[in-house]
Amino acid sequence: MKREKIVLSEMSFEEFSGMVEVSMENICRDIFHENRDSIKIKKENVAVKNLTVIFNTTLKLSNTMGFQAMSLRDLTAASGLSMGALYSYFKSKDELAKIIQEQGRRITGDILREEISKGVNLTDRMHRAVKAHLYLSEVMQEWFYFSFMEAKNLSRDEQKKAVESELLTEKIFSDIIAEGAKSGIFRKVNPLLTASIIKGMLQDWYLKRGKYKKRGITVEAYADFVIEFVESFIMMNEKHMKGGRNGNN
Amino acid sequence: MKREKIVLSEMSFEEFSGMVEVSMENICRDIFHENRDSIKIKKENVAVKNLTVIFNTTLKLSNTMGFQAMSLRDLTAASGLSMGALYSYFKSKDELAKIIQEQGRRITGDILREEISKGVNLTDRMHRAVKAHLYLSEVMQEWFYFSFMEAKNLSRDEQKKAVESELLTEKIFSDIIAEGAKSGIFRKVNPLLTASIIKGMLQDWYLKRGKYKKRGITVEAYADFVIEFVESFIMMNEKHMKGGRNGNN
DNA sequence: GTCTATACATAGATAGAC
DNA sequence: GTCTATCTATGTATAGAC
Repeated sequence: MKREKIVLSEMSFEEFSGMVEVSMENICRDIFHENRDSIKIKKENVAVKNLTVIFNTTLKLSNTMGFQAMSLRDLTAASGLSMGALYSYFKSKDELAKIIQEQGRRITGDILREEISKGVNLTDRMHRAVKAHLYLSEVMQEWFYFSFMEAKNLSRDEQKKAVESELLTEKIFSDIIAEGAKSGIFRKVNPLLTASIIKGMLQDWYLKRGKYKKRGITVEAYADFVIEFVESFIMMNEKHMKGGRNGNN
Repeated sequence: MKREKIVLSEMSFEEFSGMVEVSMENICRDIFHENRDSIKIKKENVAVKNLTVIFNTTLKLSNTMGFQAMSLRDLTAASGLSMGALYSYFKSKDELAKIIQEQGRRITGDILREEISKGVNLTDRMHRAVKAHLYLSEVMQEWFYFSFMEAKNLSRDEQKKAVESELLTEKIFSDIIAEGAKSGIFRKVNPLLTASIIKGMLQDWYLKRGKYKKRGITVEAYADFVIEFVESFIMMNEKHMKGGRNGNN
């Protein structure tokens, strides 16, 4: 019981949100430095400011009408930047999509890995993985939605990277499940299939966020529900006994 | 035990597949009759034949490159029909997407309702709902994938219909769950949230079919896994006792 | 660094021959 | 009923003034 409380408090959405909010500023700074060859602008401050506008506007438009359907004229109108200005920040429309995808992938991987490594045991790591993924996809919902919906516009090479990134996230879960089964904490279920299903649950949150928001479901509530659902499947015995999902490990 | 056997045999994928395969021919016949005003062709046979080609080609191209990215010239090349011929079958590219969406929705709704109505009790209805949805999305994977990925290209009116259709499917599950909870067969869980999660699981099958196929997971195996997963959450007591998931009701 | 104007390609859609 | 040829709009991308 005590342990679970700790987990919950350490992974509150509010804290998490602040953490990523700060780095959101830095995301564009990173992009600026990593893409100096395609970015014609030299002054960091102005570049970072405009990159922020460009990415946010692109994500917003893409989320409603789709990236393909969004013309660069739409982007000029919505961002306030001119055609010429836009092309000082990327070489082509495809490259714009690519940069967004890459950055989203990296942030996801970094934060997930960091959060999970804090886990003190398998149950804790499972909770952290679920919450970190959900909270992250809540803060960066547009990036996640974009990543999934616009993957088909990428080059074969980039598509491959996207798939690999997906499988890596899945592996985080299947490893926890397999290890838990081996050490007798979890039931012996199919680790990969279970991990796939969990990933599907996590994905549903950012693909259907509108639906959940309309129903007043918070990320925390959704996270708790997913954890309860998953644990009812993988836990050995004392589930549904009142007083908590699980304590031992 | 006996009851479950019956359920499984009545809902085998093979039988299901044949059922829909037949109606696939009829889908285009229905479309022909319902869209006589936008279709310039008069002969039913030739119209049905070409509509089949057009829809199949559109779905195939859209599934790989996206509907927006697919130009009508791509469609002429892949379908063998000329530009002029194509426009004898629909008034605009948008209308083509609309027709596909509408038809997919109707088939889904019809078949789901029919299959579930055969259920002899709540557990059976739940199994049927899961299997019917999965099997249908297996046979018509391209339609399902298209429906989800290209929904944003629709008019506001059509988007609303798509959402309503989604919610109706969800309601099928939440009703079963709520009724089961009321009559004491299922645990008292949040019916709508549980139904959402189940829908997410079903959706994962057609959104990631390539992944599952590569791993050698059949629809039947996936269906059984989903059912097991869900039942471990909603069932009262005797789960995980060897000899079957559940028998009573 | 940012803008306007413009080039050039490709999109959807139609007309009219066959 | 189907094709080819063509119209017009819109798309991405660039050049050059400021």
